[in-house]
Formats: sequence, C-alpha cells, structure tokens
Amino acid sequence: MVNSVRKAIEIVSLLSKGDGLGITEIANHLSIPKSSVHNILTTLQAERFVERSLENRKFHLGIRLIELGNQAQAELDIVKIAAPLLKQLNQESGETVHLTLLDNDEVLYVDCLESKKRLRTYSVIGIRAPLYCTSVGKAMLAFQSPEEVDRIVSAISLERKTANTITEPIALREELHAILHRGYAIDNMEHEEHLRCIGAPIFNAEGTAFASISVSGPEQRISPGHIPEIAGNIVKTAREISTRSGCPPRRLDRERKIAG
Amino acid sequence: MVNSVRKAIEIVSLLSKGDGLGITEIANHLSIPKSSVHNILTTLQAERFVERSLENRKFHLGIRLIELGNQAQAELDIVKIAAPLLKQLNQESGETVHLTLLDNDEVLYVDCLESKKRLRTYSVIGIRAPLYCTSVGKAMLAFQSPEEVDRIVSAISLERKTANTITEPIALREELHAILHRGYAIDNMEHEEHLRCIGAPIFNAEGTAFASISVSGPEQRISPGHIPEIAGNIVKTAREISTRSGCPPRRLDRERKIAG
DNA sequence: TCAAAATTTTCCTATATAAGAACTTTACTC
DNA sequence: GAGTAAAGTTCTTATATAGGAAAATTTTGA
Repeated sequence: MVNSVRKAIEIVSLLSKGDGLGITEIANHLSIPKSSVHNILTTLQAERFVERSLENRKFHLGIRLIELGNQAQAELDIVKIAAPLLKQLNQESGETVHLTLLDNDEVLYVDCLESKKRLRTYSVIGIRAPLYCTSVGKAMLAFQSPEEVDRIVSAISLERKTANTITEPIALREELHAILHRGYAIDNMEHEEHLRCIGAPIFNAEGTAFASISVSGPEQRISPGHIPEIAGNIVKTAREISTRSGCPPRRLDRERKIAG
Repeated sequence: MVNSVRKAIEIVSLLSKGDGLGITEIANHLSIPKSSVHNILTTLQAERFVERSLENRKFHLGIRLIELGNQAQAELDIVKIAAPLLKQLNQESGETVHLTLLDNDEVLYVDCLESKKRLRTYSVIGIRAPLYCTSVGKAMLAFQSPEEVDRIVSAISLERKTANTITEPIALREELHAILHRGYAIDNMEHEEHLRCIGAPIFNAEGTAFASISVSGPEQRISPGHIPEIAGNIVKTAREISTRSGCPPRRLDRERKIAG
C-alpha cells in the first residue's frame, strides 16, 4: 500500500463532493498536512487530474478524469457483453434501458440507452442510486445470499423518496422474497414520481448477482397490464447476458425452479 | 511533485489504452520496477481505481473512475454555464449539439445533447478527436494566436479520414483564415462520411478560444442552403456562453470587426 | 491604500518508501 | 502430470518523501 497514492485518491474523492476547495480546506478535511496536500495537488494538476480555478484559486476535478471515466466505462467487460443485447431491448421495448452494478451497497449506473420518445427517462452514466427503491437495486439485492441480504438491509437506511417508497425493513424483505420468486423487480414509482421500472439480475461465473438491467418509462406506458410482457423480455435478455458473462446454466435453472 | 502519485497516474493512463495488462507488462512498458508497480496497483485496487480480472488476473480501469469522470464532467464550469444554452440550441436546431474543449492539441468532447430524430449524430462524452477535421476543432484553432496556430499546425499530422479531409497544411491555413473572417467553422464531411457540422468558438476571460460548440447532422439536413441560418444561431449561442464565461465584450467585438 | 489575517509555498530532516533481489505461485509444454 | 518458464509477491535497505515550521504570497477589511 502506497500512502501518497491513497492520499491522492482521498483528495480526488473529496474534490468530487464539494465544488472547489483550497489547500487548507482539503488539509483540514482529511487531516493531512498542508505541505503534503500541496505536493500531491501539484502532481495531480500536472497530469490534469485536478485543475485550479484562475479566479478563486480553488481546486476542482480535472478533465483527464472525464476522459478516463469514459474509457473505463467502454472497457468494462459487462458493458461490452451487454451492449448488443441492451440495444435490442431498447428497440423492442421502445423505452430507456439501463445496465447497473452492485457497488458498495449501492447501484452504480454503467450504461444507458435512452428511449426515442418525447416523454422518456433521462439518465446519466456514472451516477449512483439506492438499492431499496430502484428496480435494478432490488433485483440485485433479492438474489444475494441470505447473509448478504441481512447485512445490507441492516446497513442501509430506507429513506422516503416518494409516496410509494418502501421504508420498513420488514416490507422490504417481503418484497425481496416476492422478487426472488417472480424473477424480476418492479420499481412502482418508489424512487421518482410517475416513473416505473422493471429490473432483472445478471449473474457472473461465480453465480453472484453482480449486475442488473432495467427498462424504465412513464407510468402511462409501463402500466400494470404491460408489465408481464415487458418483464419477460427483460428476464430473457438478463439471462442471455448472464450466460455470456460465464454464468453456468445450472445457476439460471435454479432461479427458474424457484420461480416455477 | 510526488513520484509515486505520478507513477500511479502513468499506470492508470497506460491501462486506459490497452485492455488488460499484468504487473510485468506494466513494469516493462513504463520502466518501473515490478515491486513498485505491485505496490501502487494494490493501492489503486483498494480504492477501485483499477480492477483485476478474475480469469486472467490482468488489471483494468476500475468503476470508481466511471463515477469520478461523471462528477468531473458535471462539475466543470463551462458545462454548467453552457448547459441551458446548449439545450436551447438543441431544441431550436433539432440536431445533436456538442460542447468541446481544446486540450493537448486535440478536441475533447465534454457535453452532448443528441437530436431526437431517427437519423442523428451519435456521440459520447469524454472522447477525443483531431483539431483539423472537425468543426469544433477548426473553430478553436482558427482563433488561437498566430504563433499558437503555427505551433499546432506544425505539430499535428493531417491524416485523411474521408474524401474531403484537408490534408495539406497550406489548405488548412487558408481554411482557418476563412473561419476567422466567417466567425464559424464547417466540417463538410471531413471527419466522417455523410456528416456535416458547424462549430463556433467560446472565449474565456483572457480572451482565449478554449472551447467550442457545434451542431451536427446528416448531410441532407445540414445542407449548404441551411448552413448560414444554423450558423447564425450557433454563433449567437457561442457568444452568449463566452460572455457568461467572463469574456470581455471588447473581445467579441474584435471578432465581429474582422468578420465584418 | 495600507495593514492584518489567512492561505499558500518553500525548506529541511526524520521517516516511510522505491526498487533490487530472492522467493513463491501460476501457466505452459511435452 | 511432471518439469520448466514466466509472472507475481515478499523482504530489506538506501533513498526520496512526508510533514513540521517558517517564509512568502494573496486576500480581506478598515
């Protein structure tokens, strides 16, 4: 472990939160001596990982990170594997589709294809969302091991986002149980008003639900009557992505049996 | 300057090029001892800046970079300033609009709003393109100081991308001269077939053309007859972004006089 | 406009680290 | 499936760096 590199990462992470910090502010926040912060920032600045505002002399994230973020995304195995199948799902459903990862007890959006319709779900790659109130999050959470579900459900706090948000751990556990048997998760306007999403898990070679995909759109189009049909297509697509990710067929059969 | 941080950045930059590298490969490429590479990678991995493939044990860029890249983009001053004006331009033109920066004698795309039409310019934030064959690139290049134009034109190589690509330095200089007087640049299918773009420069408080915006679409819609009208709107939008970026009105008047 | 306060930068040395070398593990070949 | 080659890991110490303190700069307020 290289301390200076870890400090550099801490500094970059801190800068990603606030908007513009001076050396002293950073040093105080992270309890790192000012001179060390100064040395590291000089290095980061030379490589355009951070930039310094000319007017107020405060540090910001640099443009090199924009470029690297895009390359990291494009290089990600699951993104490459899922791309053609997501495109098909996007065309067949006509709605916005997402690919997300389970990371740090949160959902991380790593790919997105928007609907071509006027009224549509807008989205950004690289943002995070909670597990308990998104279809992608619940889809991944439901298929974790019982111990992991216990750990995560106790670790996260169920903040209310809309009128429909599940805010009780018991209710969430029941919902996860239902998802396990159904094979897919529904976000019934639990995260954002007027927005319904349907998500299904993706399993890796170890059989872990590490990713998920979803279709999301306005409540009028993703109506209860349409859900089973859309969900069928999502689950089919998710299974194919799992298989291409090296997930053994036996793992998928096990899910099918539970559902059946 | 902190050496270990610079090495960490070099490693991350190297990983962004290839797809998956081992410790020895990285050590050889960068002439850094294996043990140092190992130490740094351990740190980067702990913070999810890099990840290690389970199957072939090679290192890749990590998901933390996807997140940071998105935050760096959203935090960028020019992106925040330009956002509402780009949206308006996108709606009024009905075509894909871009915001780019001049970085390292290249164009870096930092924002994009796609057309809603079926046939449209697809784009990604964080990618790079050459200066000499894009409207955004030529728009920025034309408005650099004569010495800077000289330096850049001698530094870059004019590779042919399409039948229309300008591959002769003399022709490029003439084109830049025309752009300076016209106030906007045209990419007449010089970078990609069937794609026309119109770009205009954005000036900062120092009066430097550090960014540019463009409208791009299929040759049928961005036809020669439509160009003056579309260009007028782009130039108007670019001037407004310049003003909001702190560019003194006198700088913009100067461009107007040259154009007049 | 000037002075005080805050912030940033430079300097120096005790300390953590880079990197050579040896060792272990993994991958390949026959 | 054993033997070999390559890659990865650990260990140790000479060396570069982290961080305290002081100097310089910038900002703020009167």
